[in-house]
Amino acid sequence: MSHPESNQRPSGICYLIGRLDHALNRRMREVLSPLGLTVSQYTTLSFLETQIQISNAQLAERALISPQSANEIIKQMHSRGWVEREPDPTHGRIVRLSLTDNGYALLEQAHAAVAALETAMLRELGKPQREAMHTGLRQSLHTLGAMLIDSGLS
Amino acid sequence: MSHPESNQRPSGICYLIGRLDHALNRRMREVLSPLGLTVSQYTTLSFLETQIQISNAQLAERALISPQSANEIIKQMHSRGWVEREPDPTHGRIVRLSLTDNGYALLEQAHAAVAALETAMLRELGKPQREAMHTGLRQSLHTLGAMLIDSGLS
DNA sequence: CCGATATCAGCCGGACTGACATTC
DNA sequence: CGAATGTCAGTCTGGCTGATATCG
Repeated sequence: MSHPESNQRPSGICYLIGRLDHALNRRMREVLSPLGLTVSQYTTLSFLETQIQISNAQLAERALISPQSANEIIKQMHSRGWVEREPDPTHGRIVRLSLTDNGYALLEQAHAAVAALETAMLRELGKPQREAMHTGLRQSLHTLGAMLIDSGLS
Repeated sequence: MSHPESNQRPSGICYLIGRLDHALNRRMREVLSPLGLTVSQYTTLSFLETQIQISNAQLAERALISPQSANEIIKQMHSRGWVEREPDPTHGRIVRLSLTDNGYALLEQAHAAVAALETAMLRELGKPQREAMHTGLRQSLHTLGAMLIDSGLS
């Protein structure tokens, strides 16, 4: 065993990400539920904020979920008046998604709540450390996304 | 808006962790399922590897899940012969958990598979960046764990 | 009686696959 | 026809709460 760590044992980053996400999800549920939001709804709203006029199929593909799952979440949020669904003018089947004014307002509140949680979570870390973490997370997500496509997402 | 970021918007770390965990879970399912392991089983086995002779109640508390959920996973893995359940000699109710030889062997294989995945995921990052990320994740998890206790885990 | 433990039972959110109609 | 899209239906995993029995 000349280098057992690189050959046998994970250094623990995968494990840590899973555990941190688990703990973080609990806290996010706590701060989002007073707003009537679930974590997956918040995630989807955040997605719609940046990807404007997206279709359900595109949403599903980019969020790495099935179209049916995406549709389920969109249905909920449409019935609550947070998401607007407009038929594409050039294609009768496609439905373009966007946030309503209520949706934007709610998302602003949610961002504030999550920002407070994030500040508390990162309280012990200095600015360079936060930036290093941010970079590492983004890069890992990017690499993993490319791997998923390689392995036949179709 | 003198400092909109710190007051309104999350910097995106919470969001990134959620998205990365989602993508990572998919890949872990892919590499663990050939071994007959689910992600939650792998997580629990990893836990039992370090916390020796733990009880189900202790496992649940430290893994931040309910005793019933922990018991469910342990039942599965006991029936597969990966986990041993021995009554505590000094207390008739408590059941001490440990890995069987088969459990250890399986976990070694799983560690190897996850280590390969981790290496691929971190391929673009230099060693100092990986270490910074590791440190940041551990520190965040620690801070968040303390917050959960504060907010009344009881 | 009470606190901690284990465990049976039922539940639910959020993902999945399959089937199908519609549009171009 | 065939590819892409949306959507109804059924299902499963993995967590949850409630209720109950047992031990000390």
